[in-house]
Amino acid sequence: MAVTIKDIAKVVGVTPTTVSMVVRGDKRISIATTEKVQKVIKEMNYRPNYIGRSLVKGRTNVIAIASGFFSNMFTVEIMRGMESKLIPTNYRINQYATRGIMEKEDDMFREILYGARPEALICVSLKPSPEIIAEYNKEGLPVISVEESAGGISTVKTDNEKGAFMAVDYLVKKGRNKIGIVAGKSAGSPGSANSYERLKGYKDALTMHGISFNPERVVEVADYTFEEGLEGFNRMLRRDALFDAVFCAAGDMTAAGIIRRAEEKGIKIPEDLSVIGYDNMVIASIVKPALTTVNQPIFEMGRSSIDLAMDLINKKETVKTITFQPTLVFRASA
Amino acid sequence: MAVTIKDIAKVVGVTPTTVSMVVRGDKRISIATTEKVQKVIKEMNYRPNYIGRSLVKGRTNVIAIASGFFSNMFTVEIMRGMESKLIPTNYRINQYATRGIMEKEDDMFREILYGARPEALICVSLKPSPEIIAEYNKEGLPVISVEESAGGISTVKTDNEKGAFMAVDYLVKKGRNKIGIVAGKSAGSPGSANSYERLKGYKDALTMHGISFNPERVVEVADYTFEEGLEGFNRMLRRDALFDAVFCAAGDMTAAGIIRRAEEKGIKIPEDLSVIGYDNMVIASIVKPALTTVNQPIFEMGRSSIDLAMDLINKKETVKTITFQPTLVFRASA
DNA sequence: TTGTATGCGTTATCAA
DNA sequence: TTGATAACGCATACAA
Repeated sequence: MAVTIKDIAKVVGVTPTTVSMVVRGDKRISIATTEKVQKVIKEMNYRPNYIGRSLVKGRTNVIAIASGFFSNMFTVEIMRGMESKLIPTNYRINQYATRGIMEKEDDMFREILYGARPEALICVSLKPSPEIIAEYNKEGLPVISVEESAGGISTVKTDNEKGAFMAVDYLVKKGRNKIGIVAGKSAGSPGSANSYERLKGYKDALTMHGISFNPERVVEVADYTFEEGLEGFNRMLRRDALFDAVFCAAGDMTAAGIIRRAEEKGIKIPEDLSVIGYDNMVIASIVKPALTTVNQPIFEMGRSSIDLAMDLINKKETVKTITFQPTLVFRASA
Repeated sequence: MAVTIKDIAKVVGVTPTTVSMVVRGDKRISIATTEKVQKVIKEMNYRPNYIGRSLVKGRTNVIAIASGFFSNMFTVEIMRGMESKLIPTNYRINQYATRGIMEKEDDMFREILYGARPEALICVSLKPSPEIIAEYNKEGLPVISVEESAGGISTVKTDNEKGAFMAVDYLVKKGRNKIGIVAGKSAGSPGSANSYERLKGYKDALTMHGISFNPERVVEVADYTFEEGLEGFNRMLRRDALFDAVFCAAGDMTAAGIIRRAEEKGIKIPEDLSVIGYDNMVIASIVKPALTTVNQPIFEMGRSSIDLAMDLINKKETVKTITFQPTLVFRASA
């Protein structure tokens, strides 16, 4: 078994209390005993057991991160941002993947809340139910949503409406007027705030330019993958409407799929078809032609969400929304 | 505060012990009380606190995963495999990123061992020091290394020598004899088993075909990124040696960088230069020309490492090495 | 079938 | 400056 505070106490000839105080750097213990205790701690390679500590303190020093998957590039980048902010703190992160299984989501959130007892919950591209939010509030645990919004919780996001608007506005100014959109599932309803907002920005830009919205030009997609881009473009070809541009609100990976399939069909980009992606990931500069895309400061969003979580934990903030600004990155595809 | 077994006990009018037994499904409790207790548990939304449970059981139901970064595609894919295996268990994963800071690595492993107390440690592309291995052994905690090997611990890997050999052998058979290699840092020494083994496979293939090894044809790279591919190719151009092929043992992303820079320099692939990558990631089929590459069953390796961890935890296995077989995936770049 | 007593490793309060 | 005691939430050996 591992060395405990008791073992140290026995060896030094003091009580566990004294050792505990030394461990925590309490100044009331004399320098002499402090040194003796520290020596034995080093010799016996003692480290405090977080479990015991958490139990009595009622704090776990853990922030829970929930997401559908932790394997997509967006989430990975968010995580990187989070981790970079975590270094100087003594907080750690626990990941929970819902894997898109909505039915079990509430259950998972309860397991986290009552079982794991983190000090805050950050949801990435995920929207906790009102019941869950109520329960977290009741327990005094702050909830933050990244790239989604729900009533009563804090949010870190980039202005999706604006990002979409900028992209479509740019396309129109380039002379395009048969602009399609590849949007996340259920973009039609406000179920997914994210997708809904981008679709709204798309519509607004069309409206502003006097172009009527045509549902035939909307293609929905679930997982933001390359394959969905290939397949999504096929679906567009089968539609009655024509296209001279695609705004792929479902990320650069899917946009890459669109470019690939278009090219296979002999369609020239950007001559015959303009394509704009979303997120400005590495892939955007790798594809040929390089992808014009809407940049989100994803890494910064991750960092910011940890800052906000810490402030909420320390009651320095109450429910708050942080909105980042998107920018358009001009490359060759539009 | 959250509901505890005491609260339930008080409401039902039994002792905490009885509630505890009901929670764990102990058959000794009468059906009548069991039902009464379960009813209140549901009403009050009680869930067992893992902290309390862990403390008394001495088990945390946590497997610790350590890696330099969790943001590269290889690790992400490993994690996906792990998660897929974790679902039916009641085990969870905790991530620990060293961020390549070697000096603090041992310290981190000790924090994990004594502080967090997982039931097993899985290192991804990371090699714990002999001291750490000794300490984990002493505490009876199994250690598994994925894609690396070290004395006295279990390993899950794909045969790197063979993978490299296959790639280079294929290039030679295609008529290439000025074959460069882009290898992970310190491939020259057995410090990183992974890189060393691939370099060895490369050399062996050359030797077998009577081609002498030329150190001028080795380019080292640290982070397996696209940018390193761009820059690595520049370095190759400055070398005295000529190249008619590149085996990029540093992954497909770096290979994509090589292809891009070569193309920018007007070099035709595969006519002027054959390129083979490693890992068979999504990017390999996205780049143009599509990348011929060495496939590793990364997802499977992740799954396998969890299986092995569970077996080691349950003492169904002792130190063991699982080796997967690489395959060559033929596309357009070689 | 249920309850009592004890302990897991640590911290906190109070007393000495 | 140090120690005794109780507590955190739960599980378990043993007693009733």
